[in-house]
Amino acid sequence: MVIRKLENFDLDSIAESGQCFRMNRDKDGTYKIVAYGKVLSARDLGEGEFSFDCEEGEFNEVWKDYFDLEENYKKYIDSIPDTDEFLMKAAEVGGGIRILRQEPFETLISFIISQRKSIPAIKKSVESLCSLCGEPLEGGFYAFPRAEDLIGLSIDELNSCSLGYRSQYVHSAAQMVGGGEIDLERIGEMNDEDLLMELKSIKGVGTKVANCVMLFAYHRIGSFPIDVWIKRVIDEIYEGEFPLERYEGFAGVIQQYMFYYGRNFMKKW
DNA sequence: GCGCAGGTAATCT
DNA sequence: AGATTACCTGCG
Repeated sequence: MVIRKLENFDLDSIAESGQCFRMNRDKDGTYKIVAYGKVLSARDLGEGEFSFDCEEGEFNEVWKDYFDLEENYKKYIDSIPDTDEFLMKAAEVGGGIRILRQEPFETLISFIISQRKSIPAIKKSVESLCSLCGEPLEGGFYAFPRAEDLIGLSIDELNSCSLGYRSQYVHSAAQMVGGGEIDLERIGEMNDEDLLMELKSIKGVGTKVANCVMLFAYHRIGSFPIDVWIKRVIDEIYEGEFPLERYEGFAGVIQQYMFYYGRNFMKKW
């Protein structure tokens, strides 16, 4: 068991930030996170303390980076001008969000699946896919499938995970990655622009999904994915013009505050 | 019963 | 280039 006192860290907001689809809250408030072929229980102990149910070694090797704990997020929050009431509020409410470092393949497939789906529906599809061909883990969980695991699946099998027209996209992406046509590790060495192009060369990956993979897997925190919620915020709060240049190099962090606040606190709009 | 959901690709102007 | 439309499926 690992206990840490952490600033700008909040399990609830991370789980609701839309970055990941395999982080779920139990009735007793414990979060179960499945990633990197491991299951982690994490818990808010209050007073800024958190417990993580794993060995010190695993924590340092996997979860510290996963949750981006080395980074101090205060500097991002402090970059917001006092005059921007909306962002000041959004960062106050969502200040515990971290930009996760998720596995590229899982992130790619998950966000391909995400298009025109609600979050519960995305989670359901992802879980079906994992139990269909992912490696079994402790506690009845399954690892996210590797490309090799997905390659063999027929379109019908993919359809059984309620993927609909996205089955072709997932199938094709699995072939590209598993067949070596696209090397997710190698493209991680590229600059932002080239990485974006590589990702968009995958069927079913457009600008939004590519930016999500950039931000949530490759940790390119300058990426700024624009989905319906961000668009809504920009239209309704910023009259269509958001000053992106002000946050050059870390706009993705700001995007998360905007998304989280827009989606969870402006629902009635 | 039906519109819509964290979009993309194809097909128009 | 920019606008429009079909697309699977489940949920509200």
